[in-house]
Amino acid sequence: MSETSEQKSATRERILQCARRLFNRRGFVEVSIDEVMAEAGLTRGGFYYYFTSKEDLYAEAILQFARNDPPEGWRTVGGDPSDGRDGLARSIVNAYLSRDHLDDRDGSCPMVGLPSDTARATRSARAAFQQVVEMMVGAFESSVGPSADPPRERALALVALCVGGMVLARAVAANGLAEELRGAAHRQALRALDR
Amino acid sequence: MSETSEQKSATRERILQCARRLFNRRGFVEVSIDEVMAEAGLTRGGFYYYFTSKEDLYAEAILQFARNDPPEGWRTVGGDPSDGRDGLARSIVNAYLSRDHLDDRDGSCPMVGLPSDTARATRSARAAFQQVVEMMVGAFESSVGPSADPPRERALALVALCVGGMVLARAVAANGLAEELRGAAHRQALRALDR
DNA sequence: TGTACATCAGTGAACGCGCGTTCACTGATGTAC
DNA sequence: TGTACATCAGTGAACGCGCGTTCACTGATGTAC
Repeated sequence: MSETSEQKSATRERILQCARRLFNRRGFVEVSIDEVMAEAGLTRGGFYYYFTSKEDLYAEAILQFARNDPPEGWRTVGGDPSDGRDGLARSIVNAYLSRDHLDDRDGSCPMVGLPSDTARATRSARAAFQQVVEMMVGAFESSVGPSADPPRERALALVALCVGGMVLARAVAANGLAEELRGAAHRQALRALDR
Repeated sequence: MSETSEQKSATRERILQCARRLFNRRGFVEVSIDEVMAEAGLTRGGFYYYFTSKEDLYAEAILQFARNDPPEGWRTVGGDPSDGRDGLARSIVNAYLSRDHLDDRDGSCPMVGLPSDTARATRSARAAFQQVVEMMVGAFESSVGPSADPPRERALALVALCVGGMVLARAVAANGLAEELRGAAHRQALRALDR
């Protein structure tokens, strides 16, 4: 890659980073292309040099999360089973259902910040979202201990519990209930790993 | 209540009904007041006779769900324990995680259709959303069987699992994965009731 | 019973505003000979 | 090494459009006497 095309792709990544932050905080529709480009230190017109449409930007922003920012442990699928795999599942749960993740509106996982936006988005945005789901499912699937239920089914339900707990905690008015939801989902997810 | 004020509140309910359907399907921002009023057979200007702002409409629309349309069993809190309470929890899970509920974009529970919209909405919208959360939690809390964990904690985690499963299933691109998520959440929620 | 007035339940035009996208243009860098 | 041209990475004005909200107005109904 030449120096300039390196710089170009760095600019693209920067735009995606800004877009992700803004989408997470305010949702797809409420963020304008102007804002995203200004945040990245550019002007409106240049946007279409990098993306074909706002919807394209949205799908790419979710893909960027899967590519660059998946939480610790999501990638170690199929790793050495002897290195404490069950501990891996626990540490994923601990990080995902942490107070920090609940409060980090800008940087959080798109499954927590943008689920209903994505349900109404283009197919390619939903495909990007699906990659994120599959990553987290895969990480659990390969790290849950033995059980009567199939690992895949347990992994899917764990992801649903983690995401559901966080999404509800974000949407509720009272901080007390939000913490209750997060805490209950957290403890019950850990218990589910013990079974 | 006089005949006319009865009619007035019927009109209000009709507007809320239409608003709920449209918000569920397309989200808060993408639905215009024009559309809501037209759907209710009225014109734009009359809106402010019933509501003070679009945000007010949103909060009231969620409240209407709690008031008029809570699923079967959500209200029977503190009912007679002898009439099959555990069966009540199971039937709530069965209905909530049904294929019908997944497909019913217009009429579904706001927790499934509007969670990230609500996380970004006004405090009163989040308070309305919270009422819906508390209703479902209350229904589970009073109907789960005995267990080592506190009923409230189990109820909170069950709601997170139910909502999370549905929200993810709605956002994902592949129908196969959507059904897998719904099915896994469904079966694991039922298993959690057995413990 | 009749009449004058007030309120109710809207109507529809107009306001200011910001959006996604297009497009002609531009200075800096890269390439050919 | 120098020069002409092409491409790259944007810029910023302009387009058409739809939105939330306000407001002066209106016909139908209700109330007072």
